[in-house]
Amino acid sequence: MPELPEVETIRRQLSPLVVDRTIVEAWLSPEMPRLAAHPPDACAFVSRLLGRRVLSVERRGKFLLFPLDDGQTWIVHLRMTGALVHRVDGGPEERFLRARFRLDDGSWLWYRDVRKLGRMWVVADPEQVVGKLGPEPLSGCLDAAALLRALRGRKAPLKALLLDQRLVAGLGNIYADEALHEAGISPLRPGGTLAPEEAERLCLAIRRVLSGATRHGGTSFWSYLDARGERGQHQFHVRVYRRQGQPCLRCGGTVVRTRLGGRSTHYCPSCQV
DNA sequence: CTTATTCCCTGATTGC
DNA sequence: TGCAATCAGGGAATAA
Repeated sequence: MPELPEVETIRRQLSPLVVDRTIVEAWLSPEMPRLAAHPPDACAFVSRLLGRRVLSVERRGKFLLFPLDDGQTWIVHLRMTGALVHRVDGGPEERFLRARFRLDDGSWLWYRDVRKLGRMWVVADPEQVVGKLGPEPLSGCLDAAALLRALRGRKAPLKALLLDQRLVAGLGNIYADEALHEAGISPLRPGGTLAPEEAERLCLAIRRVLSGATRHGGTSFWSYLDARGERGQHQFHVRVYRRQGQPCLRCGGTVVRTRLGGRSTHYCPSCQV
């Protein structure tokens, strides 16, 4: 579902389409009262957006940020099934449409979300939403020394820690498994047992996996669609995720699937130590 | 502080 | 064929 590569793909596609555009119409579905996280009232939320011009499209972890011309920032998190699709025409309302925004060139941003878990904010200071996120893996901010420091003394399984956005921003279930496989480290390892050399390998693996997936436009095993409404291609390039029972692509061992903190976890017990 | 668990959500899939 | 249980997982909230 949308993790860093998916959100980055959407950001790149939306940028030329919405920068310098003004939001002239906004509608939030009453079927999804929790979409507006702040301000929580849909009318107040809409009125903060109307008439505002979008200055740029940014990303922090899995959050999309739209700085506005009055100093506020519109922030979107797609969570599990959210999709933000740019359309030239309005078109008829459809079943899972949860919000719709019209721009001053007549085009639209459609927000679809089957499971209604996504959230949006309009805030004066984006730090109140994204302030606790860890380093950005693709901006050179993620370094092994800092990761090692953050992991010191931690007993939770490494996989669970990688999903904590305060440690590293942007990893979700798919890419946490992929990065640990790429690094040759077991997802079950207590975080604090990582050696400096392993932390270095893990940082490198995280960057490689996330940038590779971004080049493929993200992963569409299920519902993920990019800003053009199209599927990504990285599901054809994953190396462990959902490959349980199949041979490991590095050592030939058998990939195993287990359950870790309620999340499915895939790894190769013979080369991930 | 840390770690583990539950809940939010609903369509698709699986099991009997 | 039908219906119930399970699965998918990002992140907030809660419990211990």
